[in-house]
Amino acid sequence: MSTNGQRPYHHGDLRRALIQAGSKIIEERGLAGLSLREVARVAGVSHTAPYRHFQDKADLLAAIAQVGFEQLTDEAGKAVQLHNHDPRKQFVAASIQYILFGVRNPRMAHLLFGGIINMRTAPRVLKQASWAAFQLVETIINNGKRAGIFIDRDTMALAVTTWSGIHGLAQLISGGYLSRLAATERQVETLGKMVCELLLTGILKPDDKK
Amino acid sequence: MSTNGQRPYHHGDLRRALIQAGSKIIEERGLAGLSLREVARVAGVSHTAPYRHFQDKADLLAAIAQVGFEQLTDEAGKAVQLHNHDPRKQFVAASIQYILFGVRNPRMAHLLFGGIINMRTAPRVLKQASWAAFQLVETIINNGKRAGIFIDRDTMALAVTTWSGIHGLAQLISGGYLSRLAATERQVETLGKMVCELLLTGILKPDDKK
DNA sequence: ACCTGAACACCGTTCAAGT
DNA sequence: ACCTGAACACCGTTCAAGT
Repeated sequence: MSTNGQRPYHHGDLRRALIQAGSKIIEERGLAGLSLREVARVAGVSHTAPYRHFQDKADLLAAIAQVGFEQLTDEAGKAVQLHNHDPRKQFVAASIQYILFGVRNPRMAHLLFGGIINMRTAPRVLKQASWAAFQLVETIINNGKRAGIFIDRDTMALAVTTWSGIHGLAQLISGGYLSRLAATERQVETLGKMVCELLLTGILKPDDKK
Repeated sequence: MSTNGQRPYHHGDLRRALIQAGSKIIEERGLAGLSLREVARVAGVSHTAPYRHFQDKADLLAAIAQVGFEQLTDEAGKAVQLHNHDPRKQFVAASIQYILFGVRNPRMAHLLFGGIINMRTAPRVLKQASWAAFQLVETIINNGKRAGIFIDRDTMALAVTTWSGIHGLAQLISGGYLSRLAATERQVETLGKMVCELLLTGILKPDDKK
């Protein structure tokens, strides 16, 4: 009798339920609408129950962000695997996925990169999740260097430059700073591809590249 | 007697005082530490006084952000004027100033670009202030095209690409995502110049640029 | 171990009232 | 016009208490 119906201590995995509830609230109502009490309400527990699983609100946000980083890296990573033979296509495809993630999940992108979380003092697992995105870029760059396509410079240098370009574009679009240029998802893709191409070739005329 | 000492209705310019108090709180304690009540406290008025000058908290934040955008554009603009003859130097100098602004004012950068403000529904003056930064990039690009240095592509395309690269780098550094690579201001400058150079020349080998 | 309810010091916002 | 004080419905967090 006590084993069917509702389980005694909730779902048995309140931690996951709280992270899920938090993600849902962020997506629907934005970060401003996310309170610890509301998360507890959605999960169906008292407003102090989350403290069993998270130190404080920042800790819950970090856990939500970790899932977000994993999703971002996962989606971009799949694009890389689709073009296993062509580093150039890997770069473009992964970049488009990165940008589309920001467009489709603007509030999550806001949480991941908007300064809400202090990365310098973040939990180890969260730092690792954010590094994974960077490592993906490094992988692509190394593929391209091995294939003799990219210039012979420090991998870190090329990775930082390309990541900055793609990341910046994603943030500007999802933040609404380029709403004139990229309103639809098709326009976003076109703009993304263009930026990718220019990152690859540069903006200087060949003559002026000494 | 009533004309000296404290003036009857505060400084006579409470609006400016509130913006100033808000900026100070953000710089010292971060956005999380900024409440409308605390701003009023710092300005020395009751907690409802701000509502005479701002519709709500978001409206005050927008006003603070406007000042921030103006400062950012101003600092980058000065760098442009210092190199009035060389678009390439203009680009690098303005970019470094943009990046340093983010490093020196991380909380303000967080407010300007972190998604706290919805740019799509922001007050007209705020949109204009953010556009001014973009227009600065366009100016530099046009200078370079007129000088025959940059490739013959749509100004908007080149401006979006370069702005994305610089903006992305600034955000990644000030957000602490590159703390390994750019800890000191000198390292930030070195990294910034490197990214600028690669944005100009691209990362593909000359042979592969078809 | 896991959860609850009362309590505390805060918020943003509204509204009637004062000069 | 410009500002105040009380009031309302919320927060995050703590703590003693319950199973």
